[in-house]
Amino acid sequence: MTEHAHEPEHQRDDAQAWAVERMAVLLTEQGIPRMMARVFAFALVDDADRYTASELAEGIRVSQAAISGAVRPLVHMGLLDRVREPGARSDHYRLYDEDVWSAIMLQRGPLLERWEQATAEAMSQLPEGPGRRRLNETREFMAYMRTELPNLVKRWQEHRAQLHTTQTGAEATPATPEAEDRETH
Amino acid sequence: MTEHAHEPEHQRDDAQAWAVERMAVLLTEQGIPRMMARVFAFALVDDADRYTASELAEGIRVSQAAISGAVRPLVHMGLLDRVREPGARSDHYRLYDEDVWSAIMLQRGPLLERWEQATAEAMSQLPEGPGRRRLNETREFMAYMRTELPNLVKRWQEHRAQLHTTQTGAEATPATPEAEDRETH
DNA sequence: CACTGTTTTCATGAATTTGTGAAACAATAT
DNA sequence: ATATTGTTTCACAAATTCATGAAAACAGTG
Repeated sequence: MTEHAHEPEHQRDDAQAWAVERMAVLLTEQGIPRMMARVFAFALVDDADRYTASELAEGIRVSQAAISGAVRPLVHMGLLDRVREPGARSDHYRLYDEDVWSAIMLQRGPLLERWEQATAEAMSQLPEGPGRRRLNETREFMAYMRTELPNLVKRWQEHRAQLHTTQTGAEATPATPEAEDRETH
Repeated sequence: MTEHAHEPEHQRDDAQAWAVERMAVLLTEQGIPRMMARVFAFALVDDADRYTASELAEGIRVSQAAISGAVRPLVHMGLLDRVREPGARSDHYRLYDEDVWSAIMLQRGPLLERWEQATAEAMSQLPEGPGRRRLNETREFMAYMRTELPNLVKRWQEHRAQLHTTQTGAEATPATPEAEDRETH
């Protein structure tokens, strides 16, 4: 049935599954539905850089239907990218780029806009008073965050680049030749 | 408090309920359970600055039991403050201070720490490879955000103070603090 | 135009989550 | 003490969400 390339690495699969579950828990605690969390966590933790729906299903050991349901909102939220290769009948999903978290952060812009809109609308219906004032402050906060988000991301990317250079500066540490290419599609 | 003196502003209560619901929707979309979202939204929108459990129940028109269940995690998350006055048998809940959103932001620190921990642990169990590298990046991102959070909040507070002074400072017109608001933009 | 491998939709059953009324539980004031 | 006021816990009913298998819908290939 499911052909495991090599079973000797059972240990590794366990560790991986555990890691995936751990990440998924954090995500669900932040309100992301379980299945979406698992898919994202798996894509984060697993070594491949893209996955077909069935690879995801196999990797997490759930039905393909569940994958289908989870992948759509993930793509919509911008946490997964769907790439379709010409001449292939399978869609491929991949985490956004190398820098996943920048993508995720930037994705929050529209959400903040919705806050701005909603608070503004609500304010327009409410009389003066502390409540309305708090709403206004909320609106201001969301607006501020929206303008600051790109800067924050930029700073993160700079920081990230710095970490990278210091890490790879003393390169010659591939360490584990296990880094076999799985992207030989 | 400023609740039903009689039933004069029925209109207003409707508008308020609508505003509360609107805010609550945004919160639930971010993963906060419905009841918690309503309580928080109500505390944000309503004019009072503190509420007993029963006032919350009345305001949202829901059983006190539901309030009790919703308030606990809110307090735990640091979104509500529970203040007990001596010589009163009722707990009072209030939004954190004037600057709600600073409090909320700062509250995210521990969560980021958990991410750092979880990713580190997961990494320690995984072999070298792209997946592990992505986990590491996640860890770095969370760490960065944790260190940057206070700065971000500080900048927001400065920005906020500026908004405040421009609004109330020169013009000596605190009567209508947000007269600048034109919704037809 | 059938054939094949894949993804999506749909109805179903299961599990989880919600909100409620009623009772138990403080803490105070009389 | 005991009555009073207010909060929390408990068991349960209702509503919602989940994940699955089976089958339909797609897209590419010979």
